[in-house]
Amino acid sequence: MANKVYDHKAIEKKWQDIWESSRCFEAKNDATLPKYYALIEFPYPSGDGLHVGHPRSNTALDIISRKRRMEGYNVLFPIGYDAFGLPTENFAIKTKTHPAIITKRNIDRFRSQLKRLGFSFDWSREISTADPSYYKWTQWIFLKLFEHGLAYKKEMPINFCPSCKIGLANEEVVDGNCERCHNPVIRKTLNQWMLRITDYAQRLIDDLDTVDFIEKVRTQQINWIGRSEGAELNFKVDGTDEVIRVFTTRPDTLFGATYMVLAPEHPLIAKLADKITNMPEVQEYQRSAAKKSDLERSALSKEKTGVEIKGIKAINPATKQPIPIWISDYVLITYGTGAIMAVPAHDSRDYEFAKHFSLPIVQVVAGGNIDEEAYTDTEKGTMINSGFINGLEVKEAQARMIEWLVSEGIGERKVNFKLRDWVFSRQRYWGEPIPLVYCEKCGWQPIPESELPLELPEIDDFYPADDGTSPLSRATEWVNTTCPKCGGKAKRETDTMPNWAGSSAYFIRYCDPHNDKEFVSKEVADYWLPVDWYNGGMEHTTLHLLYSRFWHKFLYDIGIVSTPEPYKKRTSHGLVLGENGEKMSKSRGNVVNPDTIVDEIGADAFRLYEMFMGAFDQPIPWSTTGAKGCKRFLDRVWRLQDMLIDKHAENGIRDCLKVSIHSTIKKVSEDYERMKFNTAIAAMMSLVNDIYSVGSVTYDELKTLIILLYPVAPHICEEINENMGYTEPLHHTKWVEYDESALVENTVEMAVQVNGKVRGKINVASDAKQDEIEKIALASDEVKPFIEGKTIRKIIVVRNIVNIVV
RNA sequence: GCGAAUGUGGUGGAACGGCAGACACAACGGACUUAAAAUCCGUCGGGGCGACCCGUGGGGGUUCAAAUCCCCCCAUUCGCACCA
Repeated sequence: MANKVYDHKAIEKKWQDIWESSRCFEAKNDATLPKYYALIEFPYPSGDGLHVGHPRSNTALDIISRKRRMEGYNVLFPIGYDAFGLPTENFAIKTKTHPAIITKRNIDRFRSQLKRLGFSFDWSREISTADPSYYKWTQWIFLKLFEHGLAYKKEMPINFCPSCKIGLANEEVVDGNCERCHNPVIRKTLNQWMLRITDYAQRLIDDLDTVDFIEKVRTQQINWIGRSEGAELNFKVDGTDEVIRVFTTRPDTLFGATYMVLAPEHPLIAKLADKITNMPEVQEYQRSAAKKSDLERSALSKEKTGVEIKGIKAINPATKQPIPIWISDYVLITYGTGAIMAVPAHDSRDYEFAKHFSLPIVQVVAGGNIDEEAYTDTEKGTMINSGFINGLEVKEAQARMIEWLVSEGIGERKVNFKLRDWVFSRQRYWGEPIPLVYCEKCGWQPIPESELPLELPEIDDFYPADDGTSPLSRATEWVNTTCPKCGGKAKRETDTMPNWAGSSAYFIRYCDPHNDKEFVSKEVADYWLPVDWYNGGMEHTTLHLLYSRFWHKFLYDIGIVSTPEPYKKRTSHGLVLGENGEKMSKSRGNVVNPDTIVDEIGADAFRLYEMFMGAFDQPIPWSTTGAKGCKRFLDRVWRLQDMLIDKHAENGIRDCLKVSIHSTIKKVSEDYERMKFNTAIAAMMSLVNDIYSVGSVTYDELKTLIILLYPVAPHICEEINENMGYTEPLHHTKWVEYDESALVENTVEMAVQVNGKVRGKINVASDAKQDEIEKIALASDEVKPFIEGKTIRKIIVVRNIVNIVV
């Protein structure tokens, strides 16, 4: 007899030990086996330890991994740590402890927490991005990018706190103020390393058609890259040789361009300083704009601000009329050319600006009500007030205008992307050193590959230098080196790489994590890649996903990998919220620690609840009592052992459970694949309820149930399997198939509707013909009162509904 | 401001355009127990004694049939780089 309640602590420990010692979840680099590569986003080992959000993604792909093994695949389900990063560095500064020590401590904690949850990771391939044997290859990829001209230096602004003398991440800027000292943050310009991701913009859009990403992820990638077609053209600055170059998606509206706007950082302002009559005013505006963060400039300014640049005018190439030039921070230096032609009649932001500063508004497309708002429709409208394109429709006018611009040498067709190049420098200690050296004679030089990894130097003080440069600049011995090219005196780059670097190709390194000769062997990469299924959070669907696709494409171009896309399939999970429905956070005091839950109800029940709590892709509030309900279900499964019928007396699947079991196999098999874990579990609960109603269970019936349940709750299922006397563990057992013919019942219940309202039920043979069904429905006692004395106009028989229209 | 999503019982949620509320949680009633826990059985959207009627954020529409499709509105959440 089994105990009423199973001892989750003993059982889970037992099976975790067996899995670890038998190394049964280690993937084999054997190309003769069918492979499956399941990937979760590796965690950032924060000081707070694992939270209940992590297991949601992990359990989902653990279910898939375990099911795939039972289906005969050689499965790679790896784990590692994205270990470089800001929080660790800040903690290091605060506690005067080396970030490497903190990182090791955090990783150890994460590892033990993950192991307690019984995920079937291949622990032999564990990696950490902060490990020199790993970041050697991050640096190697950077050198390849540099070698291929995809890394370059550019003046870029950073958030800088003048009081703390430290560069800040956007995250550390709160309402324009420094998160620590609350003083205003300014924008300081530094010469930084950039990666040319924009070279890949078109391919990053096009190749989305070749992969299976959930729709919202795909949409977000496309919107982020932001392709737009239009024209780039020059406006002459009157009385000078200078031109203002602009990009527009609406070349058709050129006749309506009544003024121009430059971004505050536009270089032309300095160039024409001697012509500008109100320079102090302009400079004052530039200074105030520099104080604003990107976020402020974009979000907060309902009210448009700006200053007219007096003393210079631009010439509208279509009307030949002089138009004023303004400076305003609603124009961004980072997008397009950093200057726009303003067409207030047909762009809402220009309209708002023109109204605010009483600038002329000239309508050039008929339609809308220009007195009220800009008319922005690009689908319909006829050109007016537009010289040679008058009377044309918008689309036609665009084509015609571009033709004209080209023939006059004023401009040309142009595709523009919102996507910007990737700022790759950080003025921080806890990141990969950038493996370049600056020589006065030879310029920037890569260090030889043989010197990789370029390890972080040991320093005591991780605080950035007073001028905002990286703490590495204080490691004088490390910084001063010789030029790899000429052998003369040279200095190392002291900026480090961003957090994103280590996570941009980690899934490739998992294929061959111990290779110290190359990043990955071609053979092994060809076997494992692409990743078959990648699940992660929505918060990474723009940056990380795009960066890693970019790196992968680059590695494809230089022949390291053989697939243009890294991930065949990408899905996303919803956030686990606190019990109060708010985002879990320390400050809200609603954080749930998985350790206490596992202690109380065990890993199996915890995993089960994480999957049962709601739709996988939706954010769901945590409920500890709900989790306990899942433990109750597992206890119920456990007690089925008491109902077992002697194997020799009766076995097989009995008729009383045949339909129930086969439909559950079908439902569970399909729902796991569609990530509908909550309904898969509900189906198993129903099956258990059915077995309880029957009152007994055969070996084959129970075996089927525990095979279905095993991917979610592996420990208890292995234990029951062993108790039943099976010597082969479930992870070596074949997945169950359902029998289509067993799903069909002899009779089906159909609802009979009269004018769409259910009035009765009938039972008919499942192979009954339509006219037979109609006859039975019309004769039904429940239905009769509703059709008597009425004319039957139509009878519709669909699936399990009969609708009588009277 | 832009973009995306969501809105169903006390709660989490089910529902290829086809019987709204599966499966759970909570609550309540009962059995078992000296008692409690556990377990088992039952009730559980609202109204009506009842036949029935009303119900998926609100208002229209399409359809034999709408939580589901279309239009308008409201609310909430998330993301954001005013994207020219």
